[in-house]
Amino acid sequence: MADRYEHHAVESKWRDRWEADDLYHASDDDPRPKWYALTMFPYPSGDLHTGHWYAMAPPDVAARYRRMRGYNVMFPMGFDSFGLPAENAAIKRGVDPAEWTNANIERMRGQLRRMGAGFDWAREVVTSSPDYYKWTQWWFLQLYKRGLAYRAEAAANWCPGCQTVLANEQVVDGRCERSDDVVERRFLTQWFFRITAYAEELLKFEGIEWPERIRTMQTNWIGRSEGALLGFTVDVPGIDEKLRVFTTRPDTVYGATFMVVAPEHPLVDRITTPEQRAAVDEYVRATNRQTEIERLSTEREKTGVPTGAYAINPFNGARIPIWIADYVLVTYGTGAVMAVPAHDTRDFEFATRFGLPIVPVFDHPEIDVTKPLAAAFEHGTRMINSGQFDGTPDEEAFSAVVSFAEQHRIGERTVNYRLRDWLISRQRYWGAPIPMIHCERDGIVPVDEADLPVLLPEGVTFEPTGQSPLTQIPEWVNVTCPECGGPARRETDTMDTFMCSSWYQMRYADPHNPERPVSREAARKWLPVDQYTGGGEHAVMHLLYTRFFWKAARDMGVVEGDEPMLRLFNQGVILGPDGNRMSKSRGNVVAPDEQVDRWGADAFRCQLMFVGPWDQGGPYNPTGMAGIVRWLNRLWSLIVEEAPLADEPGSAAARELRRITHKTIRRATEDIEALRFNTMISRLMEHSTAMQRAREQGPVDRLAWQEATRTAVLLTAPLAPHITEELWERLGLPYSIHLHPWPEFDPELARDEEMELVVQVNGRVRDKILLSSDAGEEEAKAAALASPRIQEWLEGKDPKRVIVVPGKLVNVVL
RNA sequence: GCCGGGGUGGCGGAAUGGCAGACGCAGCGGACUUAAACUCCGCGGCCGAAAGGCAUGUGGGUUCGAAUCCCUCCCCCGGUACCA
Repeated sequence: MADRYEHHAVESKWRDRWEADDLYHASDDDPRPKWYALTMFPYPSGDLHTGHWYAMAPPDVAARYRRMRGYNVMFPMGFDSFGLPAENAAIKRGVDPAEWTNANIERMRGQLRRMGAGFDWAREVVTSSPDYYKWTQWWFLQLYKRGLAYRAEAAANWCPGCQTVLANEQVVDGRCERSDDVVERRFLTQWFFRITAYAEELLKFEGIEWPERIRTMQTNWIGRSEGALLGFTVDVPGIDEKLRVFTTRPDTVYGATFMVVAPEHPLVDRITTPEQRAAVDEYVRATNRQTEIERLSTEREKTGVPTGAYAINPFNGARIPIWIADYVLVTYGTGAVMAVPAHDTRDFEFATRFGLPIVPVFDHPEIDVTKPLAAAFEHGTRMINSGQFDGTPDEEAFSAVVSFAEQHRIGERTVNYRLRDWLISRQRYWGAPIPMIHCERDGIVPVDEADLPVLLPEGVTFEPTGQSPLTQIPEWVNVTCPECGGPARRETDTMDTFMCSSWYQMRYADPHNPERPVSREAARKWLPVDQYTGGGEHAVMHLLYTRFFWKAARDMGVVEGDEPMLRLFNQGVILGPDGNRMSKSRGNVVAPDEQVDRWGADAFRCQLMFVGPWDQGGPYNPTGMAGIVRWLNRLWSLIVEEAPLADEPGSAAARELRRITHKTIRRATEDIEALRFNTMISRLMEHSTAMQRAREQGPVDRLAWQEATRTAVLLTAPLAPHITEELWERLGLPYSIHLHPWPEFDPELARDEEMELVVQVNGRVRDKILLSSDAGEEEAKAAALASPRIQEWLEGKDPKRVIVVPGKLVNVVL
């Protein structure tokens, strides 16, 4: 029986050896240049699935490549372990969230180990461990000190299923991102982070290579609009404050024929006339009853009622009615608009429905501006119906009107953002407690840094009540005020778990530091992340929050530089063999543990990368595994079985083998640099096929064969770390292949001696001729025209033109 | 509606201005074998006997030459949406 490749024995042998040797530990003292490779850490659900492998194995390949390239590579792993599932398990099965979580982590560590990834486990972080969340709380206190954390009453997204509030980013189509329950709007006092303070800077993506898609999504989410705030006088006795509106088109102010405020707007109650009271109250109630989903439907016909009150246009003194309507959102701008039906389709729709006047304020050469159709154009040539501004050209209108407004103190130029501050309070147990104390005398008082962490109490019951389960533990809630020593209560809300993941990449640099979240030296040594990888679904959540957090940390002097992750790559979604998302109910789940048992981790890793481009994702192909297994077996036999050797370095066969070896180095290197693992594997397959052919036709030149075997094993090492380590040993080479330098290619050796020249007639291939590869343009042209097949096409005539693409083709134009 | 990605053999995909279908799966034929498995070799878009013609969602354009660049439209995936 020949020496066959037994993946079980080989993989466990080397996993044990690597662990015993701490092969993948990134030392702080290593003088080589650092490379920080990070892939998003998992939530410890208790089972590692194929999606995790798809997210982690390719980054491991890239990290291993960097290590072979001479970098001191840090590739850490941890667990994002706070969050709802643990608490739901507690409610359902009565288990302790901490125990449940820790058992899951234990199991997943074992599953991750089988991947054979070069994780630096000495740097592991677990966000629900007090050593970690102590610092999450510390960050909260720093943000509070700097005015970036504050408490406010606001319309919050309330998930009735989770019995907690959610951040805007966690509401998808009016539903809870986690539970899919329809989200309600509630006015509650909550903690916020002032992410809007960094809105402008978050729009810049300088010095980072992030996918266009993510940058666009973040840009749209932040939603910067330039415009003006204008103040309209409210023509109601006793109301002195102005009705302020944000508009991107102050130049249309003369066309404002009515005002619309959101039903929730604070002025509504005070300006409503007695005659309109009943109608307004009913409309406000109806709006509250509506779900976000109904309200967001754009197909719906516009609704609204007049308040009976009027506003005065500060530009022309026009007295115009104030309406309420739910198409105006209280959360955007000032929650009120000046309606210009001639130049805004929504206002136009509303005006048409309720018979309100439509006054165009821009002339347009092709449109009869006296007709309602005028709403179809946003701009025109010059201002009309606009008093002293009549005749002002379109391009100058905006600044003319705004300058006038600023001079007369009736308005000002401004920038408005769609981005809201980040609501971080959660009325749940399994999160980091917010380290604040409410004192009757001193108000809100931060916990002393020396008293961190504020530990989660044990023995809590978890029935959802709408209040944090922490409220049930009086001995935990009741404390003395750090300021006055009097009776006080702890804040019972916990933090959004996105807070934990906003800074975890910093902690990996210095995971055991008891004094600081990360020392200055460690931050300088390791940060920022050089290559970050993970799913694109985090575009406007984690990936935005972590940028905000980093900028705040920079301003605190904790880290240096403006961005936390220099390069970002979003992998696609790996689907089941049927092309659908893997799910138990569909029965299309591919379980990594089973694949590893059957084929080995190396084969499973390679198959995941071979099915297609990594950023595209796509269906997993289990039958295709045969091709990967054949390839690995072929590589095995090429190394393990003897080849007939001879010493004839100058032979054509030797030159040919070296040529394909060096070409493979070049192409495989290009591919792995660009994270194109599918084409990289196909290059390596071609190389092993060429080697096999060379051996069969043997004898093979000893040195050329040695170069080919070593190169094949080295280039495969990042992809299939176990089998290559074994083969490296069998080649008699010193442990470990994963610390060996990446092979260099020699352009001279890779160069073809002969080339196949394609000859086209009128752009269609008619012949192929062999030519020395250093043949010049003239030579190529002459050879092409001399070809008998081309002669036939020429029919004795001269060609009109001959185009020569050096090294590629000749095109004869007739 | 708007933004981003995509549409290529039976299947996954390759080729980003120069031989369409690399590499692999499945299939067919052959060698080895008592037989099977493994392994190896060969074939493989469509029409046609061949010459040749037709083929990269649709229709047009630019070019000596287009899967690739430009325009029109259709379909699929993801995101986002009354944002004033």
